[in-house]
Amino acid sequence: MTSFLPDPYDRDCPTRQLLDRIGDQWTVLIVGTLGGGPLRFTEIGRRVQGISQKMLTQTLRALVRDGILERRMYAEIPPRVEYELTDLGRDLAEPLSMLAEWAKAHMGRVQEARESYDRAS
Amino acid sequence: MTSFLPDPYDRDCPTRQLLDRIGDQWTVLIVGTLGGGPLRFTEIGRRVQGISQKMLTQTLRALVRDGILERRMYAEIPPRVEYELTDLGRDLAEPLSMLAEWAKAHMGRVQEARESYDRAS
DNA sequence: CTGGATCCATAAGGATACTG
DNA sequence: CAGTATCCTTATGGATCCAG
Repeated sequence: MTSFLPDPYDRDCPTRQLLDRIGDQWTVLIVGTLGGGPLRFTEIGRRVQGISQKMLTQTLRALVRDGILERRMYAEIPPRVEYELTDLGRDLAEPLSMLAEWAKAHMGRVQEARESYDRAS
Repeated sequence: MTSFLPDPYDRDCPTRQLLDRIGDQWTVLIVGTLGGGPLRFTEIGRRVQGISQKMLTQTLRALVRDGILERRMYAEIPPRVEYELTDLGRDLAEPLSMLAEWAKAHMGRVQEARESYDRAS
């Protein structure tokens, strides 16, 4: 395993740009939630437990802007808006799911490490 | 592609825990930098461009606590401290490198999407 | 239902100075 | 060299109210 940062000295390298984007706590959860198919605004909010309406709106807009999500609005009363992963978004969901796999497999060990560390302190 | 969140309703699911941990902007960069082998404190700071000394210290300590990094101190003058990925850390580096690959391959399209979005606004 | 706009508390994080 | 401690500014993000 070698360093996977193309150029750690460069603040503008793609890896870093992506991290700036997904490092906001909610992006990954939303993309993950939409991996199962399109969902409405309220439904996403309900699934991503703990997100405020403000952050939901903000993050969704940012993701649409980035071409990760597509926003479809239906002129109904009451209004219905659905968000869905674009091809680009579905592609991103792939490496993210790898992360989730790692989490499921190894977060137990992390927890143990923490407790052990804290006992030693 | 289905949703990769084991239980989005659960704030304590492993995926979420991991995201809380790596969502801090520096963790991923540090783990990535150490993918090439052990490095000294100052050297990590130099490679992870833009990180402050405070965040470097803080993040390194958290990663050691989580069992991702090992800290080795040599009783020399001047002191020398090296950080190295543990097996667990090297394992984490794998899915992270997938993310980096995605970034290199697709961030260009994201950039285009942003410009297109901004023009339309 | 799907947001927009504001206000406000808290926390993240940079700059700086200091220490073994 | 490898941190620690402090101050202080900024950004994050929740709560609340309003609107189409």
